[in-house]
Amino acid sequence: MHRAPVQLSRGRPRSFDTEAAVERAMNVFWSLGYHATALPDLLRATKLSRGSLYAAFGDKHSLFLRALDRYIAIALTRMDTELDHRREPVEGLRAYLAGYVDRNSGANGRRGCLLVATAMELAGRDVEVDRRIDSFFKAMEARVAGAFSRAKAAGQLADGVEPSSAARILVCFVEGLRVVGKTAPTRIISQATVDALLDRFIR
Amino acid sequence: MHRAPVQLSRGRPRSFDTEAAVERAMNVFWSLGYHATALPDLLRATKLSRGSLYAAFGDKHSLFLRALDRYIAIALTRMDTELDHRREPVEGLRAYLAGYVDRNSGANGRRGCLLVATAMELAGRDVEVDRRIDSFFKAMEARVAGAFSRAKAAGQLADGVEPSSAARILVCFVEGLRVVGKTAPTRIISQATVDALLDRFIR
DNA sequence: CTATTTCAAGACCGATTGGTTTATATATAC
DNA sequence: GTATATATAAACCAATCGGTCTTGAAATAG
Repeated sequence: MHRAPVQLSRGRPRSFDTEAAVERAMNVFWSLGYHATALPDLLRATKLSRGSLYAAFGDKHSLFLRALDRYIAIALTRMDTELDHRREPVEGLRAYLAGYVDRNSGANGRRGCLLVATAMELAGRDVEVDRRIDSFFKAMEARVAGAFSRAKAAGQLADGVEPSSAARILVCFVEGLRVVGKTAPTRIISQATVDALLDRFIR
Repeated sequence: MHRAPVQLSRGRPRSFDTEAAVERAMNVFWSLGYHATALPDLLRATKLSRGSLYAAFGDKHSLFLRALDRYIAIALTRMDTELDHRREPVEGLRAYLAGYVDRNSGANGRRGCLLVATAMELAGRDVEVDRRIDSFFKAMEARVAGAFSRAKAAGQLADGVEPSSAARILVCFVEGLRVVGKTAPTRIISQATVDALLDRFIR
């Protein structure tokens, strides 16, 4: 139930889409990293003037946090559909891993992952970033663990596989994929590696 | 067979240890990352004057490459002892992983890994860095694959485990550990996760 | 001694950094 | 129309960036 945006104040209405600007900024931070992104990069990408950008977002750091939040929201939403409860859990895990293979190939791979890059660049020196990174990894792990639990309940896991530790393994593995994929993004090998890992867990 | 350093030219001899300076610079880049490291940081750490530093290393980028090379050399040397051919291969793999658990705990964990950070920050935009990262991951993978091969020959691997793909899995996993460890560095969990992964491979 | 080389300290450079302010045009409500 | 609010473009800011250069002291060889 969306309404046309109502004018509440008197003056000239905002003429740009804030969320679209956040998304464009996200792409810049994603490609360049936080420190290497300069204001002119953001102005070019968002097509905003300096004044508008600062009025809308405060400063570079705040805009970065909004971009990071958006990146996280997208990632979690994607995982929620991949690892949906109503789906076959092993199918879900395969879809989840297939997504990483895809994001790790060619140009996608070289672009890397904003979360991993941010963790390495800013974690430990920026509390706001720390909170987000930490909660994201926890959320990811919880979802994967859920899928493993359902797989175990369905008798689809190999003997001795514990859902929670399997989930931790998978989370580390996929984040490591993102690192290694920065320089060696070959789809076939990524896919084979992912398959080999999953084969160790499922019956 | 080391000799006392001979004076070949006439003037005042070099009064600082170049390699020690590289190591100090390495520690700065390691803690802060490339972009976030400013010249004053390097001068403070190396206790060199601006002039001396530029005379000895050329520029920031060249010094960074030397620091990265040193980091890589240390890592490879460590791996060569951990995964030594004369050692029990599974023992070697355990030692190798134990090293990552250690480096991933507490302050070590929060400091992260210069290689991973560099891969995320610079790979794809710096050919010299690309070459080094790529060859390091290949070298690491080869050593781990060697250990897995020897383990397989000794009948110590679980059925269906292929040394080369197991090595790729392990490499991704440990690099992912470094990422996740930036914000959640708890030794017990890391160790348990590492054990759980290795258990999937050995008989 | 002189000649030579390296050192630290710091002035200096232009470029760029993130961020603010100003001037002006424009779009709305009343 | 007026008042209000937002837009852009650009001037402007102090601070910092990586890097060079100068100065003068110190340490060596001959």
